[in-house]
Amino acid sequence: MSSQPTIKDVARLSGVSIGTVDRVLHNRGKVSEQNMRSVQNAIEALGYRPSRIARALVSRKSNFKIGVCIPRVEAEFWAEAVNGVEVAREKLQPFGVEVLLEVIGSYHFADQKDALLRLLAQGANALILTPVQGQESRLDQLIPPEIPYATVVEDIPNSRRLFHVGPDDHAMGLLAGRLALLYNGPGIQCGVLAANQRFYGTQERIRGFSDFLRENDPGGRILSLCEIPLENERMGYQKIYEITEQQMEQHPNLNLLYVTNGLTQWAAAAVKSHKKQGAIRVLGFERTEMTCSFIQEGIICATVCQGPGQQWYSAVNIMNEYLAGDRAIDNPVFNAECRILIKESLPFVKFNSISDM
Amino acid sequence: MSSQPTIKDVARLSGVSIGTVDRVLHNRGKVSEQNMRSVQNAIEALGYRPSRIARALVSRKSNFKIGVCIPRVEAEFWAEAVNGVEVAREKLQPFGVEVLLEVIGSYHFADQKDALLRLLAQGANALILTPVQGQESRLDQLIPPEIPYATVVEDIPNSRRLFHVGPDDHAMGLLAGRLALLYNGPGIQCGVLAANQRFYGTQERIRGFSDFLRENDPGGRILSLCEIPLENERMGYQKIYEITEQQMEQHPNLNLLYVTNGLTQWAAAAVKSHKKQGAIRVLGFERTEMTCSFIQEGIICATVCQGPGQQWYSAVNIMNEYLAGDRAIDNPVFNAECRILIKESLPFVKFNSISDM
DNA sequence: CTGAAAGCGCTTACAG
DNA sequence: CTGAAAGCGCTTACAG
Repeated sequence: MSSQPTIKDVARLSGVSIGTVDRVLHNRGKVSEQNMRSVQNAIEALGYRPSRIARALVSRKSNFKIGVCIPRVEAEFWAEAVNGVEVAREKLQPFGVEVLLEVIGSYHFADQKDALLRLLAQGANALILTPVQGQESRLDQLIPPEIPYATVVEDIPNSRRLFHVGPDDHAMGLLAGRLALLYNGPGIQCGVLAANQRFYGTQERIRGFSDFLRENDPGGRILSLCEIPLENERMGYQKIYEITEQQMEQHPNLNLLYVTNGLTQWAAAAVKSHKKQGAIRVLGFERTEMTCSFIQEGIICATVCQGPGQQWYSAVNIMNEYLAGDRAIDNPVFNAECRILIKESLPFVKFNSISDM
Repeated sequence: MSSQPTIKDVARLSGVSIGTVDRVLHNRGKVSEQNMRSVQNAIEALGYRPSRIARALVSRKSNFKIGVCIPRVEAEFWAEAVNGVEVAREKLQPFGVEVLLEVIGSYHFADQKDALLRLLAQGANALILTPVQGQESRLDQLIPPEIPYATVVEDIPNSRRLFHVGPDDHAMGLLAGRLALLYNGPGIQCGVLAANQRFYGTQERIRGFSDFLRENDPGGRILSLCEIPLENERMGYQKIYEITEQQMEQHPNLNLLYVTNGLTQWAAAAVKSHKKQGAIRVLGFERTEMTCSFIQEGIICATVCQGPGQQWYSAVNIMNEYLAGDRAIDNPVFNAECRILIKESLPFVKFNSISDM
């Protein structure tokens, strides 16, 4: 009973006003040594913990804006990201936190730059973004030093970004390698289709995959590594289609296509329309509706999914706690969970599940 | 600007007092048709949504108690469940919700009954539990009809339980079958070690597994189905050890042990101490520290993990929303996410991750 | 350095 | 049927 002690209880016990307790709570100084101590004792004795609810109610007006920039190229993948941001916005809205969202349609730095400037113009106190390739270093100059920013999905290790939320791409590559071996058996003859090769993550996924093969499939070979230019999803689709055709001609012994990102479904479509299912397995990343049905059909054997919604949700929350002073960022890299999508795990991998903690 | 509209804005726009707005909001009746309508219009026009924060602050005293009963037999598995409950408690505490936790040390109905009565005696307004085997039907009599209750992990379909949170056990069995085939290759000769066979879930996991084999591995056979009595984890360990020895003697061609629950690690220990790794693969469920190291060593090839912490966290939250009138239970079964644990996915499956939504 | 007052948005008695 | 007041636990000016 008596439920939780309140600031009033602390004030009463230590014989001061609640104003003074508040000052102690927030280290606002201007408190005599003596009162300081007796308040601290009272807090200790009562096990007092300030109510986040009351705090939130008060600070309803005086709150921050978190600006978010998402490059929506692969449509479904980034739609999940947007969803994660919206769930976070919903959650934080009652606390007076505004989440400003800018969706851009490309991986061009110029577009991202414009979006970020718009967010800053709207008064964003912090930014969260997936950096587009090649120009990462410019962000430190673009974003004023007093504005903290964080990265999601793709990191910029040598920048002043406050933290990063994303998968361990090398480990994802290793996992993909294992799945390839399990489904294909030894002797993998593999074509690698790499979109966004300039992304650090893409390279790591390739490295992990080939590390695994080297270690575990002595007869396996990577026959070719093809870059897929990716201005927009449609272009990715067309290119992958062409290149898959090329690869099948050039390498009659090809038995696996490894696609480094969410374009996996389009490689599968190309394989299917050339009636190569059975002969060529497709293995890749992420979850889309089409990916799921290709897995169901057996054209895609497996994908590794990183849950962009979850990542963005976490990133917005972490940034909010940081701004509120509730969280120190000790380790700036938060590794995302990944899931294995195969035919029998389809019922278990939820689409838009978002996770706290 | 103007951020969110408040109850005051609604009152002003509709020309009534905030008391009346409140009455409309909660259908407390006693409002004239005319005011009713103008308030509703104002709400609509402003896009007003009541602040959960303010609501929580007010209702700090007059709130409910949710009683939870967890049978802690397999230690690590249920420790996760306890953790999930505690995270939920932490989250709901500021809203004035008390979470009462009773941990029992067995799967005996008598113990569970005592625990539930204790929870009721403490004034629980709702109960959440994992029903122990065989006596499920008695719960409807034990728990007063005005107290809603929910099940987690194991369901009681034909009871008045309000809802159930748990995995799809049959689908888990199918998934385990796929993993068996991937790791072993065709020609599975399998011993099934079934703890808690009276649990509905255990049977479903066996059925799913054998359904998969029948369909996909014509040369595969289930050589035996052994019940493991499970009074406590220690006993489970000893029994599994004995039975594994027996099985290995009786079936020299045995190449796989399928363990239907979190005792998987003990079967692996038995295999290891008989130096049968390589010859006999172990496949099972859940994640414990020891399970992870056996996966790392290659003795356990894979497990399917259901995340008990997540399930309990969700169940407590759902019950809270139900009690608060914030959620109608339309579909009473919430299927839990499951993850595939293999050597290469170890870095991705977080131990105590808890998820909202 | 300290306290009393007002107010965050809502609900709950209490008068009319 | 309706409104005004008090209060949930905290923070933020404002006087001293």
